[in-house]
Amino acid sequence: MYALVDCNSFYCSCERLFRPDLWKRPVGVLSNNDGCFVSRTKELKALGVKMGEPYFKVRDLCEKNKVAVFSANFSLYTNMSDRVMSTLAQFTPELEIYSVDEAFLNLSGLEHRGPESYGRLIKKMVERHTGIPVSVGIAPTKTLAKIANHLAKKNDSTGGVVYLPDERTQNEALSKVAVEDIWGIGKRNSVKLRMLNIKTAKDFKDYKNDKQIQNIFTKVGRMTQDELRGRVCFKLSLVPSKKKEIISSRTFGQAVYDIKDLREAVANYASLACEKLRHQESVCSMIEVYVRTNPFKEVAQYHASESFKMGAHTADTRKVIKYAWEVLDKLYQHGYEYKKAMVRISGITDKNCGQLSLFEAGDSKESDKLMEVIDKINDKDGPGTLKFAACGVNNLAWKMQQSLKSPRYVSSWSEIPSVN
DNA sequence: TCTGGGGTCCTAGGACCC
DNA sequence: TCTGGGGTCCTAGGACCC
Repeated sequence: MYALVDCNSFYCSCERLFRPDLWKRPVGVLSNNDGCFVSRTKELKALGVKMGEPYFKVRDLCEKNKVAVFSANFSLYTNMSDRVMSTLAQFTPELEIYSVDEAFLNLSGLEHRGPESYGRLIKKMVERHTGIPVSVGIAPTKTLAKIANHLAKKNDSTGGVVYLPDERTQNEALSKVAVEDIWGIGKRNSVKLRMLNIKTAKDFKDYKNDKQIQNIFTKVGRMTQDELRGRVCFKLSLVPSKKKEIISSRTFGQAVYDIKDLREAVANYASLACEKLRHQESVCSMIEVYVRTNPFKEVAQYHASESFKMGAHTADTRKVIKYAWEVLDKLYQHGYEYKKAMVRISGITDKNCGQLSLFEAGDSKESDKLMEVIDKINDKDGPGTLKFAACGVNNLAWKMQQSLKSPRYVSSWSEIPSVN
């Protein structure tokens, strides 16, 4: 048996933790630049605010209904996520942290505890230890556990826990779930499924022509179908695998025109990506840069990307910035309103396993040492304490807007709440 | 005025090898 | 009239996830 534990409206729940006055009020959290809603409480959903809805479109509605709206505060969310996950780890030897707010638990060997009551215990303990409300779905495959979790979230009468032990309960559940709500079936594929007259998860499970499913939906679609039938295709992945590519991108707070500003932004994103790269003890050999104007605005549009393959692997921020700038220089066209830039590094392998080059030197010992010192200082004294001059200083034109950000209650000494 | 960020996997097709 | 067989690697594009 697998349990899927999923935090309810995770970012919003984090915001509510230190604000008891918000416990009954609708709460929403916005994407970067206070752009779109990325997390909503049930009260906000009930007001008709959709996932991904641009804030400016529903601002009046929010004000009228006293919605508490926040800028994203990721240091708070990742910190709370760690606490939730370490609580969950106490309930199973096999835990897969699937995302910031979700984890799969292997309950094999714990049958004597009674899966459903064990699920209720997990829910209670997470809520007691962290204050974050969760839903629990339990079933023999991950896909079925997802279904169970979906139903637990949707129906208050379940008390937030749904257990699907056998074919009878599974069939009953599957017939209540629309195809688009199956894990792994997205927008495109659900349209195709509906054309085959497959409307519910139960219809999909029962659809007999496996070959056809394989042809239309590839191997993954077939595996999903098998999982609905109770055959395990997706196992837990217990060790978090290293990233094969690392992307760093932001929409700018204001449009920028000058290549100097773009260079600063790109240098910052390259630095961020390299920090993540070194954190997982890897090196990269490919750098891609992408820039674009604002597609929502009626101005001259432009977007372009290009990549550069290095002769030798590196984890040295200086090199990556240098090459990223060379690529940027090629892409840059004067006269456009740029609104976003991206840096992607790939060709990632383990440090010390990078292919050497006859013609280009790899990272020197001095380079490794320098990066190590920079990372250590930033780790200790906060991100950006030490940075490259290429990244610019203060009042950056492209800096993002985050006017509604809550304090870093649990990750900054100066922002810890005080109790009177 | 104002619209996010970061990933993975699969497949087909092209280019190449003997 | 008639033109082999077997493979690998890479990339772009599409689909999905949170």
